Amino acid sequence: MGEIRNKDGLTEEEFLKQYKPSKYERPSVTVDMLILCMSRYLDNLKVLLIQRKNHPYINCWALAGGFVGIHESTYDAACRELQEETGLVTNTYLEQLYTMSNPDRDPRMRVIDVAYITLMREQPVLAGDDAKKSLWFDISLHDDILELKNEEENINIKYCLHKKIFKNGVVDTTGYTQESITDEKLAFDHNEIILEGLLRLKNKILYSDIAFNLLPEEFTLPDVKRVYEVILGKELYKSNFNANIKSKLISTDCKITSMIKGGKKAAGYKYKGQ
Amino acid sequence: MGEIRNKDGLTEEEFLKQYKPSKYERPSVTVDMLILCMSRYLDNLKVLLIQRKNHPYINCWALAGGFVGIHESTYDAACRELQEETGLVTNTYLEQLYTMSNPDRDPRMRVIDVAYITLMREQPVLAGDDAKKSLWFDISLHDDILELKNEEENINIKYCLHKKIFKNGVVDTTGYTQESITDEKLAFDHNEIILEGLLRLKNKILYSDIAFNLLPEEFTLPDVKRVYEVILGKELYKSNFNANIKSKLISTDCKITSMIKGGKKAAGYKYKGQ
DNA sequence: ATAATAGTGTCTTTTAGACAGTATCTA
DNA sequence: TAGATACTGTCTAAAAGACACTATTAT
Repeated sequence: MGEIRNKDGLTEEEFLKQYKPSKYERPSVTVDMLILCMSRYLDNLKVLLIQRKNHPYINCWALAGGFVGIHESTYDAACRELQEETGLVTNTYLEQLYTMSNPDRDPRMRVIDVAYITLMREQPVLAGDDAKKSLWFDISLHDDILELKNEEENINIKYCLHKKIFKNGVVDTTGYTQESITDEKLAFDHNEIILEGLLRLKNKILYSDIAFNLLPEEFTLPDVKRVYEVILGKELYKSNFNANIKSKLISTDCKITSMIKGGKKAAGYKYKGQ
Repeated sequence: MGEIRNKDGLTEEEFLKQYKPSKYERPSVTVDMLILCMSRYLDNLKVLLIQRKNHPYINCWALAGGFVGIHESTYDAACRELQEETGLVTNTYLEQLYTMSNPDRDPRMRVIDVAYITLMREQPVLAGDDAKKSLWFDISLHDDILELKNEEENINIKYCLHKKIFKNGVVDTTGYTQESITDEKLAFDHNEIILEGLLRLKNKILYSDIAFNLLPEEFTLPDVKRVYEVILGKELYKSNFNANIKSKLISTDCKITSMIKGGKKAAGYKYKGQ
């Protein structure tokens, strides 16, 4: 891993040696976006990752992101990066997730990263050229294994999660330590961001309507139910779920085809809005 | 307001003119702590505020906080500042709340602020000298009025909250705009941090045990109930509440005096821990 | 002694959970 | 036509909500 060279012919070690951060002791600030959507047949969540082409973490997969301009808020920076990364950004949910601040999280220099979570409908990513390759990865999170998979390109990233309790004399914190168990890896602490985002989504789906950001304008009841099932990781009862969700919907009085594989035509609905 | 001078004899305008931020375009990063405790008789929440003695926001009240060192995480910085501000920090709950990043939030220079929420038992603040005066303020949040009050010093800070929906073509966000309706004011965007923290507390108390951080080691059932009532802003039914909370407690087999004014002796309990 | 609070018991309403049955659609 | 899915209805279990009552304690 340490022998891989970048386009300037430098190894990671050499790269780090020649890298000069500003003399003045202020951290750089970045934003990263955990961009999520549902797969075409609503089988699972997907995350957009970009392959790094330079040190550090060369060839590893990373969340979309970039530096925060000196005159823009992190929210504006996230919107801008989102636009640049995905092109279309209408009907996109964007929420601040967590600020990552471990001093060693970036070997080049001190970087504080404000992570955002983004929910959208699946859309084609900008064509991958040599400089930048971005792909949607299928997410699965079961039995403390986080797996990210792209079948077309046969890429598999897998993390094993261990619950751990931190005590530092002031506060006790429960978190996760993680280790990759495949060749392909995520860059920086982006594994933690993904995990944190999935937990946030799981919590928030129960007392908010953010799930509709993952669905098209018009959808069927089985479609919504499937989205909830994927995010919560368990099956729900049709009759109970429908009765509850209907108060948030308006019927379109059309029968449309469900997105689910093998699904039948079903009544079309739209989200009523809050 | 613009005429008040600092210890160097400068007005805000003069101060800002002579202030030189680093030439290099990186933001400074700070942490601020929303330090909360319950009042002695469990009547309301209190927040620790510190009066600023220099521009900007001279004489305004601010959350405890400070700059993040280049080699420490924001969490470590928060712990350090907490220690410096309050002395004792055992049994303190500390959780990241939100990152404030409006480019104009500090008129001196670009500052990104990572806000933390802290729950502790009431404790005497370090004696206020001329350079630094810190006080506990009683919090009340009713009918979209946020009021912070210190009766000994006769200080009253009051904010009127207006719900507002931001639309920027990418995402819709519902937030609060706020305006002070008293002479005393909060510094920077600390009003937003306080509001955000109170909402977080209200949400989280329902599915976690963080409320016990606001109580002493041993307490009575009416004490816990009162803490929940203050945070949720509504009365609870004694019998239902007690039945639910008891699974988290261990009886100490003592009768102790309740903290509540006019309260009777009642059975003592301790938090079982998770 | 009085008034207020601590603690217990009981009832109603609502929600969550579970399953069965019919109608309808896909293949 | 066969097999699956959409939709509705019914039933049970658990939780939330609401009072009433007795015992105890502060003043």
